[in-house]
Order: sequence, then C-alpha cells, then structure tokens
Amino acid sequence: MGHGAAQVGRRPRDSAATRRRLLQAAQELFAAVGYDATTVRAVADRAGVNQALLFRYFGNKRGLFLEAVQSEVLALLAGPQEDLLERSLTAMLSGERDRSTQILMAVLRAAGSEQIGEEVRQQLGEAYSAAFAAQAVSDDPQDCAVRGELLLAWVLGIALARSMRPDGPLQDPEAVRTHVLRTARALLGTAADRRPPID
Amino acid sequence: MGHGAAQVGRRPRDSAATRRRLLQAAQELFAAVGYDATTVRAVADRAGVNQALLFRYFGNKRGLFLEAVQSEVLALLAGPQEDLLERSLTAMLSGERDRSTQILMAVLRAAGSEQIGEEVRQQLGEAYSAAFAAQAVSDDPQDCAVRGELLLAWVLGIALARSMRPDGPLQDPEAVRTHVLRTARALLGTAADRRPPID
DNA sequence: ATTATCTATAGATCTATAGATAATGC
DNA sequence: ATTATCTATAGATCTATAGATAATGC
Repeated sequence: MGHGAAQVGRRPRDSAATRRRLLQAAQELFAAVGYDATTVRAVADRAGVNQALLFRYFGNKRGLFLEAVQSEVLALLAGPQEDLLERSLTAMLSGERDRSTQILMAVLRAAGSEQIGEEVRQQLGEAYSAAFAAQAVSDDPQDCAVRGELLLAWVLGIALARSMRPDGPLQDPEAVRTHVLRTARALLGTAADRRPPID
Repeated sequence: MGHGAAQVGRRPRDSAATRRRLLQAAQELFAAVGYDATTVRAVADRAGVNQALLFRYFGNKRGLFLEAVQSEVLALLAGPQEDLLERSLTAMLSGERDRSTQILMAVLRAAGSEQIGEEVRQQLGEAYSAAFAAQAVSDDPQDCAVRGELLLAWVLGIALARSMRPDGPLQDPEAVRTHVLRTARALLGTAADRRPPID
C-alpha cells in the first residue's frame, strides 16, 4: 500500500543510476505539469526510487529542479545569440519530446511559478533579454531591453498556452514557427521591416 | 492568536457587505499572487471576515474566483472586438491598479495556473482567439485561430512577466503598448503591413 | 566502516464542514 | 425562527528529516 507503486524489494545499490533516474523523472514531470504541481513523491515514484533519496542527493525540491535543468539551459544560452529565438522555438515546438524540449518546457513553466522565484526568472530572463536585445536595431538600450523582454514573454506565453490546451491551434509547429519568426522581425526592427520590401 | 489578525469581536450582521468584501479581497489577491498561491484564509483575513463565511457564500475557492472575475470579464469581452487587444493592454498596463486592471490580471494569471483549469482557459481563450482572429486578414480560419491564440499567448506572457519582475523593463506602459500594438499589426496582417507604408 | 536504501513520521499547510453562538425579524 | 457569524477540527496533501536496515569495501 502506501504511496504509488509498491516497493517490491530493495533496489540495487547504485547511486549514480539513482541520481540519473531522479533527474530524468524530474525533467519529464516538471515539463509536463509545471514546478508547483510536481510533487517530490511523484518524481520518486516515476523514477522507481525511494522518496527519501531525492533529498539525500539534491537537498530539496529546488535543488532537484536546478540540477535537472541547469546543463541544458546553459547549453541553450551558450549557442549563438542571433538565433536564440529560433533555437528556443525549435526546441519548444519539436514533436519528439526529446530531452532538450522537455527541459526548456520545464524552465519556461517554472518561470511562471510562484515558488521557484528569482533564481530562475532573473537569470534566465536577463540572458534571454540580452540575447534578444542584441538583435534589436535601436540605439536606446532601455528600448532594446523592452523588446527583448517582450519576446521572452511571448515565448513563455506560447509555452504555457500550448501546455494548457493540448488540442489548441498552437499545436501546429510550422504555423507557430512561421508567424513568430516573421513577427519577431517586426518587433526587433530589423532592416527588412524598416524599409519597403525588396521584392 | 490563531491565524491572521485577531478577531476583536463579532462583526455586524451584513451578508451583502461580507460578500462584497470577500470579492474585493479575492480580486486583489488573485491579481497579486495568482490563483494557486492565494489561500482562502488570506482572502478572508484581508476582507476582515471569518473564513467559514467564504464557503457559505461561494461554495468553494473556485466559486469565489469565478464570481470575482465573471462580470468584469464579460464586460471586457462584450466590447467591440476590433480593439479587444488595445482594451486588454490598457487595462493591464494601467498604473492605477483599478478594479478592471486587477480582475484582468487575476484572470490572466489564473490561466497559467494548474488548478483553475478548463473553465477559465477554454472560455477565455476562445473568446480572445475569436476576437483576435476576426481581425486577421486571412481566408484560412485555422490560420486565423493560430494568429489569435498567439496574440493571447503574448498578452498572457506579458502579464506574467510583469508580475514576476516588478522592476523589469516591461513596467514602462507606453513602451510596451507601442511595441505590442505595432507588432500585433504585423502578426494579424492588416493592410498597413502588407503594403509599403503610405508616408 | 562506509554508503545506499528504506520506514516512519514530524510539522506545516490548505480546503472544507459540522455545529455552536449570537443577532435580527416576527 | 431564521439567518449570520464564529469555533474547532477533519482530512488531505506535501516537504523534509531522523534513524533503522542492509549491502558493499576493506
């Protein structure tokens, strides 16, 4: 009885595997239902691991989250700034539900959470904002920041809307991708939008 | 002792006032911290009302939320479809923290919540989407829906980002308003964006 | 002896209800 | 007698910890 799948017996001693299983389960659940709605017990159950081990290896729920998303977020932000938006969209819209996609979703959903707070928002927000602002054609740095944050807010909103309405119109990756990339050019004010079209 | 402000004595019997106070406190708290993070006890305390009365008058937390936002949402959606975006932005960006602003924020934040679910998302999402889609210059209804939902996602994301970062760049109402309205034209594909500028 | 796993539970919330107490209406 | 307010608490979570149990390393 008790919670979740009954422990059939004692698992083999393998701390590395236990950590890995917990991190993977965390990535999946955080991405699927968000930070607040993900319980440590659900993560442990999904990983097939005793719940107390989660605290042994990650300290607390926040520590688990941070470690679960850290490497992938750094990898995303380390890429070329110019196509951060495109890479974010690609990861987010990818139908394959691969690891990067799930982690990005986990982060975006956590950014809208109450609990996870500044640690994620601030860091991620500024990184995105800077990358986006770097593309904006404007002399005023404050104006660049506004445009960058607007773009981040859009990606965030799209991620939320998609996860909230699994059958909604935003499930069409190509349509979303096309419209967002086209419109983002207008927002950032690239030359193509400032002058009459070439064609 | 107990919870919150100590009850000094029995409040005067006034069910209408009690309901009103609860609704107002709910609007403020839901707007400020979101649906999940708002506890019924916090609402009751802020209203200066015994917590049990909340259930007497509204059944449960969901009922309180729905009644708190219903009239204002209907009023917003009942206005002319063409400027729904503009009215939404105005309400959202208004510095006066007036009633409409708070209710809109409450709804937008609730749309990103786990608990409140379909009832709000579906209804509001479709209403917004339809209104926005009505403006999109396109023959394909599915394409219109995508653009409409993208715009809703943006408004939602901006609302979240603003409430999350109280000192961020998106606190400048005029900058946000200008960029969003300009860019929305590009997204919806009005004539102004399809042809070279007149000037 | 050390390290990993597991049991059991503390302690903090939070929503919701049952039923007592008191004020108004007749 | 009816209706509003208040007390007290049930019952369901959820995070986190203390300490027992068992497996490996020496």
